Amino acid sequence: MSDNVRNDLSDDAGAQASVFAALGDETRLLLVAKLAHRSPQSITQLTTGSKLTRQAISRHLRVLEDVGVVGSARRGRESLFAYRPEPICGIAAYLDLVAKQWDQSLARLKSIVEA
Amino acid sequence: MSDNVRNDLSDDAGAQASVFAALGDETRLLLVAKLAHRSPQSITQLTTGSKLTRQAISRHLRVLEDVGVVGSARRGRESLFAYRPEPICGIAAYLDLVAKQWDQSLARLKSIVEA
DNA sequence: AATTAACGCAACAATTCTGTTGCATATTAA
DNA sequence: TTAATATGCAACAGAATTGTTGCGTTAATT
Repeated sequence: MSDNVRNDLSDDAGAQASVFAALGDETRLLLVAKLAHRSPQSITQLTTGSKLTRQAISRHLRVLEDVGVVGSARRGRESLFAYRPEPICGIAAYLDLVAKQWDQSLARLKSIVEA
Repeated sequence: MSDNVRNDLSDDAGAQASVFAALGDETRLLLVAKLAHRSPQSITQLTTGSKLTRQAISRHLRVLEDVGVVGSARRGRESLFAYRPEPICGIAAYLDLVAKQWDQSLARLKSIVEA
C-alpha cells in the first residue's frame, strides 16, 4: 500500500522533473507569473521591464512551452503566449503525494515509538 | 488587490526558483521521494540501486541540502540525510498563488465578456 | 594493529545553459 | 511603395552542471 505511493512517485519522475526544471529559473518564473496574471501577451510585451534581450526572453518562453506551462499562437506579426495550468496542477499533485508519503512515514515512526 | 498578489509572486521569485531548480532533476527528485518515504538514510544507502557513483549522489544531496529540502547530520562514519518539508510547502503555496491569480484572471475575462 | 567501510576534497572532461549579436523574413502602417 | 514593427534563425563566447577518478581522512571491525 505504501509501496504503491512510492511507485507513483518514481514512475514519471522524469516528466515531472522537466516541469520543475522549467520553473527553476527566476526569469521563467516571473514570465509564468506575468502570464498567469494576464494572458495572452506578445514576446515584446513580455520583454518590457526585463534587463534581458527579446531573444533571451523568447528562448525562455520556448523552454516553458516545451513542458506545456505556456502555449503560443501566431496572430499577425506577433506571437501570443498564454498560461496553461495543466502541468503545474500536475506537479502540485506530485508534491501532495510527497507530503502524504512523508506523513505516513511520520505516522509509522510514531507507531514504532509508541509500541 | 490583484496587484498585491502579483507582488507576492514577484518578490521572492529568486528563492522559489532555487527550490524548483533543485527538484528539476530526475535523480534528485527520486532522492527526495526516497527520503520522504524513509528517513534518515546514509549516502551509501541512497546510492544503492542507482547507476551513478557515490560521489555523484553526494553532490546531488548537497544541492538539495543547499535549498533546505533535505538536512544532514554526521553519525559516526556516515552522513545521514532526512527529508525536510518546509521548502516544498513553500513552493506548493507559491503554486497555489499562481493558480489563484489565474482564476482571478479568468474571472476578470468572464466579467468583461459578460459586460 | 591492520583492514575494511563511509565519506570528503579536488581536478578533469564533456555537456548543457544563457545571453548576445547579426541578419533574414513577415506583417502592419504611413 | 516605403518604413517601421515583431519575430525567427544561427553562430558565438562565457558560465554553470554533471559525472568520473584518484587520493586522503575518519570510524568501525577483526
